[in-house]
Amino acid sequence: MDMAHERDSSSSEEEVMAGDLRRGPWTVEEDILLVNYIAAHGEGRWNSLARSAGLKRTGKSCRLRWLNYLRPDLRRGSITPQEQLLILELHSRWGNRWSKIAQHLPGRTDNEIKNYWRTRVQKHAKQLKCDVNSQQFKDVMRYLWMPRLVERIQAAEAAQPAAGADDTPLSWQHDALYESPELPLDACWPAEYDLAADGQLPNTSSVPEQSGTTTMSSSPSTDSGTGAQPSWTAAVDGAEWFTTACDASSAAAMCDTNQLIQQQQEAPCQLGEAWTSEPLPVPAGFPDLGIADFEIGNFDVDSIWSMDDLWY
DNA sequence: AACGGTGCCAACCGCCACCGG
DNA sequence: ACCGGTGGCGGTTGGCACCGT
Repeated sequence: MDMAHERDSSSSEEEVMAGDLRRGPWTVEEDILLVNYIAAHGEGRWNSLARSAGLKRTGKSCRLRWLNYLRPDLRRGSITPQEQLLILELHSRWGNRWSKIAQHLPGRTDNEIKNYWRTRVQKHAKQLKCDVNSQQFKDVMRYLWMPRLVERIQAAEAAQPAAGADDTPLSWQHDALYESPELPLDACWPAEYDLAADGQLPNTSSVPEQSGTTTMSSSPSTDSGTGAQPSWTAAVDGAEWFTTACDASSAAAMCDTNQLIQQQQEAPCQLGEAWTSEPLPVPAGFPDLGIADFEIGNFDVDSIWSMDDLWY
């Protein structure tokens, strides 16, 4: 056991044992304390922040709560098909580097992406009876799943052309979002988190409460994106960027796996660069996606890879 | 209506890297 | 160079909500 481990467990355990620290779900009052303190003093120095804010939480817990839930620029709601595609693409590139992947999905946390991967993607690997990290599964993702996602995105786009959509690739829109000046905080936070004009805590007695835990602990992400999703995220919902940000020739070139890996490891991320409206040509040497590879008998691609259960 | 199974997600845990004294 | 503090990351888990029977 290393020193860091000993420090972590001993220090936090002592404090918890002494009854000084709270654990478990955050209350609305705690959230407000944290939000107010960060609004006034900024992030960082989480341990001292926790003490100064009057929170009986570890610094780690405060940091996690802020980053994964309270941050004003968080994007709430379900993972969109575009985001799904991007996650698949980036995961094929970087593996379980969730924080790195999350950097390219503005408003999404590494935790959220990790949860998505575990619950959705790994489920399908399990159905296919292959390891999620196996080359077979990666190939199926690349040559079946991802092109189908693109098809779905484009079909949705065709059925519902975005009014006033511009030609800006989403990657640029993302960058613009990232670099946009202060997003209106109240566009993202639930009303009960609004800071009082005088900086005082709002009257939390009016906040509906569930078993002493914050009322929004599950609803924002389980309400299928309705209501809580701030209006500013609408700009990233278009599908057009996938087709405008890439071209068929580069996609074909990408099919050389070795070349792809080499390119991608060096190249900065260009969202959706490898995917086009054209079905990807199966590269030479790519194994027949036959049933035998996955040992699942009658391999019904359409049913196994139906996007319906992955969609929302 | 009750119950069990399943999925989802917030929160925690364990470990590591970095930094400043 | 060493050590302690801190932040960050990936993995894991507990509990709630939902759904089917």
